[in-house]
Amino acid sequence: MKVKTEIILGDSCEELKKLPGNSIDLIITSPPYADARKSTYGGIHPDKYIEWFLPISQELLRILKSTGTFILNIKERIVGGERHTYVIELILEMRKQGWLWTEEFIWHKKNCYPGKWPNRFRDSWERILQFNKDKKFNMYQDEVKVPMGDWAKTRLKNLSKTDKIRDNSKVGSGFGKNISNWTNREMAYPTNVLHLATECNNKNHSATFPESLPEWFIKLFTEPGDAVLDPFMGSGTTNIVAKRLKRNSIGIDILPVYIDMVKGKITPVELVLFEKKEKYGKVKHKGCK
Amino acid sequence: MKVKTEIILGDSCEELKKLPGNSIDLIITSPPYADARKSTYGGIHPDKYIEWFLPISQELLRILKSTGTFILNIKERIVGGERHTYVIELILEMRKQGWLWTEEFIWHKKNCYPGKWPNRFRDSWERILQFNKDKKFNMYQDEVKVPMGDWAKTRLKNLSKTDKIRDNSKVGSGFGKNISNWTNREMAYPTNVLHLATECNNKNHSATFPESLPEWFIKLFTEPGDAVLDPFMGSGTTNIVAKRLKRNSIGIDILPVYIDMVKGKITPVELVLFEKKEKYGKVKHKGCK
DNA sequence: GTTCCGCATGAATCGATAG
DNA sequence: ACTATCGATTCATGCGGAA
Repeated sequence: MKVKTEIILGDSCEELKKLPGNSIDLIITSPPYADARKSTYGGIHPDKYIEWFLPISQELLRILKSTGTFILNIKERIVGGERHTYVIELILEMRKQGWLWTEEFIWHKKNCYPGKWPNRFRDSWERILQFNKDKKFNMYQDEVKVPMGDWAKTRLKNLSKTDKIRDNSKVGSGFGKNISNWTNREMAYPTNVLHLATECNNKNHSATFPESLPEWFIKLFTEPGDAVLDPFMGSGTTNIVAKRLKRNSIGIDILPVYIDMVKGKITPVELVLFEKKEKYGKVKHKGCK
Repeated sequence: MKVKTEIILGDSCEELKKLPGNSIDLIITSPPYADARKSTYGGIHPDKYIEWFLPISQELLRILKSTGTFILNIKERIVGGERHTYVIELILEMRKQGWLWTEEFIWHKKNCYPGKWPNRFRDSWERILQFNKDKKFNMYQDEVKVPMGDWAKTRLKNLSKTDKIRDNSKVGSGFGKNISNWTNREMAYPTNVLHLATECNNKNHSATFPESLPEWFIKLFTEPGDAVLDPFMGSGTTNIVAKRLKRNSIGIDILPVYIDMVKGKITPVELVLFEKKEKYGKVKHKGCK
């Protein structure tokens, strides 16, 4: 199967308008968080976040197939000692646009950021919001079945690793091994809580989520040959995984340095240097007309 | 220390008005879920939930000390294939009342209900919302420290040596910093994700949460002798734990059968019989005037 | 070839200080 | 009074080099 991966440089707000309607099976993204990643994305003020995001979600609604799914990874910041309300307000506003708020998954980050404060503990979870256009959407639950027991704690990561091995062996020597180990065990459906560590260091890229995260949702909501979109591509984790899993994909990012990296023109190490230099630091988010 | 446990029969909406202002250190409750627990609570329609709850939260705001905390265990139902929005709307409305939405903990229910649906997985988490009256509130973090992760077992011994050395060399210019931080390195502060199994043992009543849940928050937000309130007592888990931990407590419930049980007049087994018979089934929630 | 150890670092937050 | 910057605090993970 021939798979197409399209990488687009530009502001999602503008670029999405050029994409045809009802053409995407899965949108999965982790947009710049409010006021976060200042050095690479400029940051959007929490109070302006909804107003910034709604034009984009409007376009996403148009582009998504009626059987498709929109997965949004997001978490609200602390502002003035409180959790800010822009995320939950965003849910309400997106429903007014016509989105169905089907589910909220929890991503439990096992290795969360350290720190100690007098009034709160470390934050070790993020929201993964599932939106749909229609009550009827594609879902391939059997593709993410896991061995019984503590499924996600260690299994999910192992699963993805074995899948990689299996892929490699197909391409390479052709030894299909370890499969019997898995099929013999009793398999169960997972829950709506995902336990994944963040791939923090030495990977030399600023991926917002580990590969296993988009992998899980791509398997769950698409089939090979389907179309996956990440409107805030970053270092391209979603697209890399989509390609490996034989899904077509589109990635959009406003920063040329990410485009270069995903296209292989620069290495992850060089990317880090760019980021450290803040060469592309102050991107202005103008908002769509 | 003499501890007082007060059990009140009545509608929280009315009974809360009789309690003095600024008198409670911790409110922790799991209110009747929308449309759930029909047999014992009548159920509140999701669309009416906010309107039903706001008069109560208004009274809770009055009763709570400025240093106190309100812990609300809640999860939205699925209505029409979607997560209903009454919980997130409730957060917004409570903030208008003057509550601060300090934090959202996740209760990960390890052994959640079984089941399978074509469009969603099992729900294995609930929201635990933390509200406060003031940015400054009492929090006793050391009371809920937990053992460090498994990685520490294999690494901590030698690691602690070098860490101490490194710490000393850093501080070498200054004077003796608190080495005590590093001496008991076996315990760490928890995060905002709680992993608790729902209690299946013995529990022949419709307890909404396991004892470990109120225990954790009572330890975290109160000291012995403080006052704890559960305005939807049910079988009295909060009050039982409070008593064991030497906290004064008040429990309110509208169903006589719960009062009887908590006061020891009937056994949990008899309670189940009552519940099954739906003898007190159709409680009307009139709302406060 | 394993196992073990040292180390850097991550979508963070608070409180104090400075302009 | 309000915003901007900075230091202090802290823990799980994976990599690379060593035993």
